[in-house]
Amino acid sequence: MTGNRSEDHGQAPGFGFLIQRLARILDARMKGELAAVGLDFKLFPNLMVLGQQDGINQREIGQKLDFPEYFTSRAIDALVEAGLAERRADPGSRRAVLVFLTAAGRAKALELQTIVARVNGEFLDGLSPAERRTTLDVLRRLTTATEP
Amino acid sequence: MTGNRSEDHGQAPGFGFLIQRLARILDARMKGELAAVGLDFKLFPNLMVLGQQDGINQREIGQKLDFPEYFTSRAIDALVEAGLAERRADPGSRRAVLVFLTAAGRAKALELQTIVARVNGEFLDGLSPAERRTTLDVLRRLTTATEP
DNA sequence: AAGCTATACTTGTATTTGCAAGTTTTGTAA
DNA sequence: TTACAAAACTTGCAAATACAAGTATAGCTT
Repeated sequence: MTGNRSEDHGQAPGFGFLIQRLARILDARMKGELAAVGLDFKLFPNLMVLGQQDGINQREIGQKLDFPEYFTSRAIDALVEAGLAERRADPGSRRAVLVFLTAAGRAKALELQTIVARVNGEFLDGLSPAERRTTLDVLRRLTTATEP
Repeated sequence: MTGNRSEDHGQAPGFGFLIQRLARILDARMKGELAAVGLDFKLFPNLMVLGQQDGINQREIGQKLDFPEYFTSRAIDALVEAGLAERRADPGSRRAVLVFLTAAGRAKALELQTIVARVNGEFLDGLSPAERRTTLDVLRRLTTATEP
C-alpha cells in the first residue's frame, strides 16, 4: 500500500506533449470545417495531395503523406466511392494504378485548399512574422531530420 | 471522364500538415522507446500525469491531458490491471475515485519522465537556444489560445 | 422533500486502425 | 526459362477508438 499523495510538481508541458495536443486541436478544427462543407475528414489528406498532383500511383501518394500503403488503398476506395477520384490503368505497369480526380473531386480539392489555407492562416495569425518564419522553419527541419 | 493530369504544384507543406507529421514521428519514436523498457504506449500519457501528481480524480486527469473521460476510464483500468495504479474512494464524494500510483507505478513513472525528457531533448537538440525558446513559446500560445 | 440538472464515471457497440498475410506483376539472375 | 526477390496493391481479422447511452451520486430550487 503506497500512495503518499505526491505534490503537483506543476511542470511546464514538454515539447512532445505540446505537439500532440496541437495536432489534436488542429484535427478537431479541420473536422468541424470539413463537416460544414460536407466533406469526410478521412478523405482529406489524400484529396489534398491529389489536388496538387494527380495521375500518380498509390505508392507515390502514400509517400507524400508518409502514410502506410493499406491506408492509401482504403482512402482511394473511399474517394472513388464518393465519386471524387478514379483509378486508371498505368500504361507503364500492369500492377500499378494511376489515380485521377474527377471533375467533382477537382472542385472539392479546390474548396479544401481554400479551407486549409484559411485555417493555417488563423493559427499563425497571432504570431509575429519572425515567429512564423522560425516556427515553420523548425517544423520543416524536425520533420525531415529523420528521413533518409 | 476528366483528369487532365494536373502538374505538380510542389507546394511547401503547410503548418497543419507539418504538425500532424511531427506528431506521428514523435509517437513512433516514443512507441519504440517505451517498448524497449516494456511499457505499454497507451498507458503513457496517464502515467506521465500521475507521475507529476496523483491522488486526483479521473476527471482531473482527463482535463490535464485534454482527453475524453471514457478514455481516462479505460486507461486507468489498464494501469490498475498492470499493477501501476489503484483507485481509492474519495472521502469528499462517493461518485469520484482518486487515483494513486503504486510503488511500481511510481518507479515506472520515474523511468518514463527520464525517457520523455531525453527524447524531447534529442528533438530540440538541433535548434539554437533562440529557436528553442520561440518554438516552445509559440506552441504554448497556440495550445492555450482556444481554451476558455 | 421532490424533482431537476449536473457531475463523475462506466460500458455496449459500431467504426477505424494496424498488422500481417495475401495476390499479381515486374525485374534479376542462374 | 526457371527460379527468386521485390514492387504495387488488397484484404482478413484482431485491437483500438469514439460515440452515445447508461449508472450512481451530488447539488440546487421551490
